[in-house]
Amino acid sequence: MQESYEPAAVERAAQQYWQEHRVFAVREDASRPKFYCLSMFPYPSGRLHMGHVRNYTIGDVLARYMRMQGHNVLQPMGWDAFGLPAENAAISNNVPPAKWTRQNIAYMRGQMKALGFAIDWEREFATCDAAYYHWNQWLFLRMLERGIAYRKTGVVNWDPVDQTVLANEQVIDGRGWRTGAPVEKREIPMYYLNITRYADELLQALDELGGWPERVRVMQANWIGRSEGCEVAFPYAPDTRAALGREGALKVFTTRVDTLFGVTFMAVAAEHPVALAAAQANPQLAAFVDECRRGSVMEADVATQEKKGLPTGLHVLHPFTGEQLPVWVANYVLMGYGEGAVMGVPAHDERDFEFAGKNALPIVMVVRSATGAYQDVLAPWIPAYAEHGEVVNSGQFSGLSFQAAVDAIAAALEKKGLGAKRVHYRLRDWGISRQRYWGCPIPIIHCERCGQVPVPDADLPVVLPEDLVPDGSGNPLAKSADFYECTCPKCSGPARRETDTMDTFVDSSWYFLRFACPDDGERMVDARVEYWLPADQYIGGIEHAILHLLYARFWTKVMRDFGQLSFGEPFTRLLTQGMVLNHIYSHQPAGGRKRYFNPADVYVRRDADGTEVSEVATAEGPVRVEHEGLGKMSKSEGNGVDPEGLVARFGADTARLFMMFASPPEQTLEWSDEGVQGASRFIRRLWNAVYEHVSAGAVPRRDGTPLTPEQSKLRRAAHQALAKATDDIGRRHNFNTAIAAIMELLNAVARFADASPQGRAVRQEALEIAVLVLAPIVPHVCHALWQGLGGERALVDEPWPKVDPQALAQDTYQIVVQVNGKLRGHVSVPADSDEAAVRAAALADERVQKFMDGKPVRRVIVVPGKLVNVVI
RNA sequence: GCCCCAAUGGCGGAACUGGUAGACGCGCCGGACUCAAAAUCCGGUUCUGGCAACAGAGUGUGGGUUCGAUUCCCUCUUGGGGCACCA
Repeated sequence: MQESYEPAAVERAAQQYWQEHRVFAVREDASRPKFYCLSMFPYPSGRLHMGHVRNYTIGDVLARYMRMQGHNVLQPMGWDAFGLPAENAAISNNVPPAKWTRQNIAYMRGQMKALGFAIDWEREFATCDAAYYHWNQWLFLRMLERGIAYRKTGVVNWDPVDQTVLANEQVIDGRGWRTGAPVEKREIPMYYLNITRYADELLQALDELGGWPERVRVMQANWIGRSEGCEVAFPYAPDTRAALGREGALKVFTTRVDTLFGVTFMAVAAEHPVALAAAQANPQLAAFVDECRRGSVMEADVATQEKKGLPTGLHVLHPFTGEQLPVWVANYVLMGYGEGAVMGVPAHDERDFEFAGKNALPIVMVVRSATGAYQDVLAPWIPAYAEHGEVVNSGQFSGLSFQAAVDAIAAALEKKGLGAKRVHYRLRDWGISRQRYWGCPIPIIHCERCGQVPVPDADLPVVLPEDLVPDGSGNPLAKSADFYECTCPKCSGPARRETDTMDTFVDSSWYFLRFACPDDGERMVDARVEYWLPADQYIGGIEHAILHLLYARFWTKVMRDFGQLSFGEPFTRLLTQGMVLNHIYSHQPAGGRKRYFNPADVYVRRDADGTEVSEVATAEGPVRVEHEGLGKMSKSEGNGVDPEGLVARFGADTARLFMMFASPPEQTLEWSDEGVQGASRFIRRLWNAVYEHVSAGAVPRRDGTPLTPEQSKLRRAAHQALAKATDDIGRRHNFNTAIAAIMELLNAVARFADASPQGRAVRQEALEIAVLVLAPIVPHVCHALWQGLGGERALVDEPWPKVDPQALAQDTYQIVVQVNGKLRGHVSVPADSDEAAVRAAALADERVQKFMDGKPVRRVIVVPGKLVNVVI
């Protein structure tokens, strides 16, 4: 063994050993329990950042730990390779997205290999491989056959200058990021997946996901947003009938049908047919509808904009009283949500209250709640107005409780044919069409004679040409005749291929299945999937808590219902990694495009008047930058930290140890490399301890003679550390405290000076435990240290060590003594003391006596094995 | 705006099930080694008062439950994530 620790050499040797022996290549094996350890695959943005290092190290620690626990472990890796950044790179560098993406993959693969992850690289693939996305297309066609996939119009952000659809990310303050032009909403035909058909199951099955964090299940449940309520139809009044030229009714969904008699107005979305009809005869309204069309489609924008409305002048009829209710157009009503119309009950809904106040609409109280006193005049809004209570002023329904009123009104509506109870979900169907080039083509051909025609299975995959370069003005596929010109599979006439591609969430909705059978050219999935899946552990960022995880669950259920899988939930246990945050700095020249700068390049200068100014040096001189706060490390905000520098200076083990020691995995982590020296120092200290120990000659085995007190103490420390670390890694996934336990153990070894044969045997045992426990976290250095300690096998083949209960045994323990809840001392009691003995020992303590100050004891609380609290 | 999460020394964090607040590490201070520095090793390090023993205060804010609250409940503040076309 080398005297001094040289990370580069140690890491090269260990990685070489793993590769030569194909240590991490796995196959199905019925003789061992399997463990599928899956980390979210990365988008190949160019470089790894510390968020990746954290994610994949967590996965690697668990994978290596489970391997030591005797499992057949699969840890695969691939690339979420389609997406917008490749197009942006293409625009700025004039490189085809395919080339840029594949270069990034090659680079990042190298970075990952340098970090020494126990990955079966033989299963690697990228979602931009035709052999993979072939099956996106194939399953899409199956969905189309069964009505899970369908076509309808949807609203998108439209940049009128570039004549292109913008992603939400490309809309900044309501304007296109490149052109600065105000964004408009535009309706276009798109393909949708009917995820709402699965809403109830996606919600119900959350209860079975006991291995998922509670917060993720809560977020998903809220997202699905099941609500029980009532559909109500308000028949058109004569003026509306005349304007629309037909009979009909305005339909709304409400969870508060008990307040139906408090309706004083109706509000519809700007795109609603009633609004459009009214606008034809009313220029002011037409202008307002037009104004609503501006701005982005993002919910956050819509929800925070000022609530505005205008009357249509048209009316509908109250289903019971027949009263004429005015119909307003409101910018807070969304066409894509529910029926695109809501009933306005200002007395019992805060938003309606605000709207009525602003527009001088009447307010009618119809509920007397327990805490909100019934008053005729409502001054400012109080939350009690929205509470349930006795229904009043509601004709035949007056006097009923909330539930009775809901039941009675719903029954009466149903009798009239003007409504019924209904379950409504907040969840909307999944629009998968993207008017973009770098994605999986949607396998559809549009024929003037035959309409929408699926590409025959035999012609799959529809291959995406890889040589196009987008220029920011729309989808290059739509300009490439080579791509879109085709013949109709039905009539053989000339036809046009669909040029929209699929949402990249489609790619990531089933990649984890394909890792089980990446080489199957005939089928999407095969029997190997049933061996490996569901994944036993999934690890990824909390930012995916809703969309990705919900889509993956949905996709799995669809495949199950198509008979391809036997299970309906893809991930048994989920660990949501907290994000690694870093400061975000940007600069936006007047009228220009915003640029982001890496915090490492930002320095702070003091202005003439002493205020701090953040600046970045550029070729054009210093540029003043704005601090936008903290955010997750990402390419788009330029705040990623590449681990490469760290690995070059300290080695991969130090980088891994530092990340794992910094905080528990689920916690958000603000980036700082302070402390990285400490991680490096610890590894070196461990190396030196092992070197010193083994260079003193052969180590005898522990003989049968009793240990000295010091020897027992070190043995106890070793097995205590082992017990703690095993629990921390295996159950709690708190690697920081496992590392701390081993640090304490190493401190104990350093203090242990016994050079007798028995002492050396005890030290050997302690060092072996330290090396084995650290092996999943810092595998390279442990690989070398294990050899140094005389390991007969390679470390990767060693089992996890076992705690010796005898080593832990103690004959006395310490009890904390409090007086009135304040710590006043400790007493040592024999391990077999009963409660009375502990109590007596505590009361006899002189410090306790002092603080009791002769006062009578009112109560004594004894917590066995821990504490005595004397209350006076 | 809505949903979810977080806040503990100078810093990262520990305290797992309501029971010793600050484990472990960083940084800093002092010492040893050295011509000197780095590295390494040893000791100290929540704040206030005190030479000390010790006492008091203290886990974002304000309140509550409890013998006892970093932990449970309510309120507010700040930061972060998500909001359906960033991934």
